[in-house]
Amino acid sequence: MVVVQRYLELLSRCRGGADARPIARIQAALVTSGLLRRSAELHDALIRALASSGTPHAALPLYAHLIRAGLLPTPHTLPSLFKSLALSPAVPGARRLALAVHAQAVRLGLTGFLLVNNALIRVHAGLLGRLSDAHLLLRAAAAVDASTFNTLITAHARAGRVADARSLFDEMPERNAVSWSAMVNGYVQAGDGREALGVFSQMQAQGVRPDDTVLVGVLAACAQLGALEQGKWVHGYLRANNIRMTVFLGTALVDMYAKCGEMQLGMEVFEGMKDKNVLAWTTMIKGLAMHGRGSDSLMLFSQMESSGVKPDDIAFIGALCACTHTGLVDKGRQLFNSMVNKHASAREIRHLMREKGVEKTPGCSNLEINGVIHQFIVGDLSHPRIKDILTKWYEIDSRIRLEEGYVPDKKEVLLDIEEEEMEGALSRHSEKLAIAFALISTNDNIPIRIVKNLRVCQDCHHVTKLISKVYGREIVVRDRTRFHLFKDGTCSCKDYW
DNA sequence: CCAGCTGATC
Repeated sequence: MVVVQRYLELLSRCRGGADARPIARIQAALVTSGLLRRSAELHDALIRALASSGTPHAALPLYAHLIRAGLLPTPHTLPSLFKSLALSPAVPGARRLALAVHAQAVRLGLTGFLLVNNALIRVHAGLLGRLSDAHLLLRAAAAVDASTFNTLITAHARAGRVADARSLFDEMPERNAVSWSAMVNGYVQAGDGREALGVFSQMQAQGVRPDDTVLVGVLAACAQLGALEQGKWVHGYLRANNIRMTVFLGTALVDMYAKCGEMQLGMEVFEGMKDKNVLAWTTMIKGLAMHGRGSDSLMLFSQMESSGVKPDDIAFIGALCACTHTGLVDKGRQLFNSMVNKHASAREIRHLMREKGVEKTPGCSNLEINGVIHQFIVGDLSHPRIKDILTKWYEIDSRIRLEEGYVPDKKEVLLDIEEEEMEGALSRHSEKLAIAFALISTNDNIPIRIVKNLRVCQDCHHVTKLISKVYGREIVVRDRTRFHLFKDGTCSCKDYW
């Protein structure tokens, strides 16, 4: 019996998940021999093994069997069972079962165990989505371990309550590597890359060694902000410390390079990746599309298919983006027809909802100078050098009017702004402030790189073309969907974006 | 003999 238990434990610790078939065979043998009915420990080991084998729902009837056989669950059974429940939320009644198990644990007096108590907090925060109940349990608990705090941090961040996640993070007595990456990734998910990098530097100041997961978050933050220098630092760190290039890390690096305008470097990382899953391919496909390299992007799409990786909905969207940016109408239609379903997936709907929710998000442009991110928000005059920036803007404005005959285009300014304020509002669009600042604070011969959260407006696009000509500077702008390379008065998007 | 759970990229 002990041998069987140990074998099951071994299986449950397999990298990348155990094979479900031998576990099912062992379970059948234990049932027929009558051994299972007598041992809570064997139930334990089976539940644990199943949870890690990709068939967590098979663990649920085992728990019912345990109770029916009149055996008592051990304190180790419940955390595994809750994990199984969390992994199979689609199983009908999963939430009801979790509540029933909670009641049972109270009845059996198991809540006195630290393991069980913490598992209950996690199940309320995670599977049940009852953050307030989780808080009540947290306040009543004698001791709360780091893992439980970590789950709470993640649950709050996922619910869009990153400030609450931060209070929990600040409150917890001891933080481990998971805590730091949960917080960094929480800020990334909230779209606050700057705060994510702030938490990361705090982590380093405290002498905590960054692991691969937190670095994935840091790279995502760099990608959001267009922070190329800091992203490159992470790449160097990975190499210097011989950190294994996982698919996660590789993909995050490719995405960072693509979004920071260094497609070539992204390509090199991508080509060096041993395992490429659908996400890795899609990141590269979208990256090329973003840079207006439609045919390269489509070529990669076919390469992915012939390498045996099946495209998912997002991969299709990436390829379609490539078509729209390159005017490949026929190819786009062909792709569209090859899709069996697009019905919007839950993911897309969530994405759409998020977009709707942020409809009124103010325009914001980021600019990295010597590793420091400068942020400009439309109409915001809080930058320490705002006087110099506005002075520079007036100079730019008069030069492009005089030398290029520029007349402001008021079409895309909100209608409720008074007529005489319109030109002022236009001149304060965030990328104009960013460009003016870049012109006064950087060297003449390096390109200006700006990352914007929204689409570039018609007027700003026009103005940027004129600035690139009058000032003889290359300006690279990443907007919501793609890159624009402004040079000698023209843009790489050929006014199609 | 030992045992549980927590973080990630398009």
